[in-house]
Amino acid sequence: MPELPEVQTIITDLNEKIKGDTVVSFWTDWGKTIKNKSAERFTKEIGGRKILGVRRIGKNIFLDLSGGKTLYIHLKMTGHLLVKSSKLKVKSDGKNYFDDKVNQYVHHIWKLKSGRTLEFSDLRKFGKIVLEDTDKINFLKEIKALGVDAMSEEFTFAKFHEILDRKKKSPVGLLLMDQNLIAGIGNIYRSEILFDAEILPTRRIETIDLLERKKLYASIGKILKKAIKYRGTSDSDYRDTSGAPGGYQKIARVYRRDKQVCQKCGTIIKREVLGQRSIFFCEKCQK
DNA sequence: AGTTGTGTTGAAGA
DNA sequence: ATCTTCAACACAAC
Repeated sequence: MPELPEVQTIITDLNEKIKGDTVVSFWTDWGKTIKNKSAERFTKEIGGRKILGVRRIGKNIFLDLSGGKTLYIHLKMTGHLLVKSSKLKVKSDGKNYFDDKVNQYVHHIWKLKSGRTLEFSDLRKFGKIVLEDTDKINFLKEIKALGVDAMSEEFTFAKFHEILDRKKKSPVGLLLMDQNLIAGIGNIYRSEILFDAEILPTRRIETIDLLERKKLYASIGKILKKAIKYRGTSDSDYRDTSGAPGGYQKIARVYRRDKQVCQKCGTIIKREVLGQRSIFFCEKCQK
């Protein structure tokens, strides 16, 4: 499940591996993923374009291309991007992660001038590919609707305070995942952030005082930064551009740790449903 | 073997 | 308007 830290890991890797490269051709066996034009037209329009740089807003990936176009990709639940080179198939630790089962669901391939390929593996085919004018990207309705990116400079405490005040009745565990308020946090990190902030997911915003708000704000930055350092969470499908798993699942405190003991207090970690999704918490550590 | 859970997001329903 | 539910889809686990 790629959230902000996973997407940031991908962005960093792509800028290292394919920035400056040029798209030679494109192949797909699932054209439905390409949203604003036919696969044929997409293929025709992307050929010959140079990759100028890769950036993101929340979980949305943008590859800015020459000629004023941007390739916009959303990985949704099971998508991840692989960069393969014609020669070297093995990572520094000697493993060829590309052969892992989770990397076998490649439905879209961009062939690059260098001989590398950018491949989109997407088991459940929920992913989204859009080729649009660079200056129109910010006006796409789904991009325009996005809230402030959780790792951007504009996400100040004052801004967070204002966002909280807009949703006084909402459980805090729901607000954190709302991309149109704060972009980047999903199901994994909402649980981890709330554990770090010692706040129960079901707490209504209006009951959270200033001190707790400050703690929660700090936890968002702290947990996301830590998750980026660990190259994201690979509990199931997510892999980096080498096909290798991230490491955050090894240090997660509550996510998918229900029925296990809390590392802080020894209480059994609970799992409930909030917003149709699992939420994990320690009812003793979190108030 | 059929059912259920998985989780992101847009769209449809209330 | 705003909240809730569902569909997109494949697969593992029960």
